[in-house]
Amino acid sequence: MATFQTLPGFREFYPEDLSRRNHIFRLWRQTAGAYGFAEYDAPVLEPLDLYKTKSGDEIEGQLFSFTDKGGREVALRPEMTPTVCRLVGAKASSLKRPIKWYSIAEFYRYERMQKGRGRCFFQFNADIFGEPGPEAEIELIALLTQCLCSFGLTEQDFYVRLSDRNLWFYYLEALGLDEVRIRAVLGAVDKFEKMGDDAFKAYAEQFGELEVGLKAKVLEFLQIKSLPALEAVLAPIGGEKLAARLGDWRKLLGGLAAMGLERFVEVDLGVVRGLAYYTGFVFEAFDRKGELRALAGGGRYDDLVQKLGGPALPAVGFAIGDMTFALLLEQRGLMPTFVQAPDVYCVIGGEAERRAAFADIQALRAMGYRVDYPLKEVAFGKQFKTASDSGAKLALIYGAEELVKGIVKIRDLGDRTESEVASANVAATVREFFTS
RNA sequence: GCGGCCAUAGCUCAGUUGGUUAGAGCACAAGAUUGUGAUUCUUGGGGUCGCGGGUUCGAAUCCCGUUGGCCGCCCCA
Repeated sequence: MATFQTLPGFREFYPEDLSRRNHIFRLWRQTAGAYGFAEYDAPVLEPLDLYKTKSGDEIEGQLFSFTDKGGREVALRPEMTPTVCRLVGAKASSLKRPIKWYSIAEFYRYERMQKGRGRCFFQFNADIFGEPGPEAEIELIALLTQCLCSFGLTEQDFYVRLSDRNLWFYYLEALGLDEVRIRAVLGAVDKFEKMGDDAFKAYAEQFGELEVGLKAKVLEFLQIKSLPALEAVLAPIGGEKLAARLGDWRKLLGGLAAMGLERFVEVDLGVVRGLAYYTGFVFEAFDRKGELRALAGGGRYDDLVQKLGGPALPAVGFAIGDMTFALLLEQRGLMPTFVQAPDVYCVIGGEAERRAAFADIQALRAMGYRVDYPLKEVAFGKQFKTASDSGAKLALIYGAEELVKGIVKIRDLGDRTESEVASANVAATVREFFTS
């Protein structure tokens, strides 16, 4: 058997697999275009430092990284955000605002494989730069929703959980915590859904047990599932920052409601996302049944462009991974099966007939029709079966009898009717068939 | 990085307490049928039973290692 195996976690796309992938990409592109986003691409291989700068050293363990022949430390990209920040940062002053960009690209992470996760995967990334207000979040959450709905998914299938790191920050600040402690509490909040009370262990180890009254307030905040509940909890605290932030929330949820998207969006302050670089609203899309990993995730990262050497530029973005998404489509029966069916299949008698057929085949293909024929001599019966199996609508029959009479027989493979047409008129007749 | 389960044809799998030349269905290909389709029949190609070692007269089967896969944990930029 095969001496060489595919590297673990990598995928091969046989024609059927690729047609499914292309289907997904096609609708994503179409949707992003409808929302006014421009497509870009960038290198697969980047300087290792690009990822270190952003996220610290632990990340290195999950990077495909190595030293190139010029002695440079490089890594296959594990995500698009640092790259797009560099691209935008480099030309920020000359780009028209708002900057609305998207890409569909492959990423690599050295991880243990599991359902919905491999060592290479594709992501749809969309970002808006230069817009500090929640208008950008409205646009992106709408795009995210439509990127899933374009495939026939509905609010029965998925939802978007919306949270806010800023709000958490302001809230915990008002409770008297300093920044280091706030970050530790957010770490616990992030893990709370999975681990329950154990999530606070890491905090306790670092700073001692969280004071009981404080913890109760954190847990209360974490359970909040609606804007009115949020307003009720924050009202007694007051303060300008919180008031302004609640204004952003109203604008965001009001905008989404006006777009008819409120049925997809759930307030859920239990989501904070592990990534250190998020600075404001964060959101994640999940399947409703809760069987799969996150479908998409994103949020605001207003500091990152500057951290990576660009100008100060507010930014929001999200990414949809292809693996979990494809699983969901298959589960819901929304993944079409694609057949590479020709329009026309030619049934050919012998060598002389083959030469006659070639002229028409060339002409039809030049006109854009998908035309196929047997490369070898095959019995007529077989050829008709092949024509039928191929999914072609028409069969053109080039036999000895036809050749003598100067005609070609056209068989409608759907209703099995046949007609004769003069050799010179084949292309025109085929076009007529397909345009009528 | 940690743990559980698994590995036989392109796919889905069978293979008895260890016993002769490892099987079936599907798929693919050829023929029956050198001019008309989803049926049928016949035939064929394709396996060092994931790989390596051990036990044994004898291993797909038992043992050890290894690689790979699925699932969970960690992580998820």
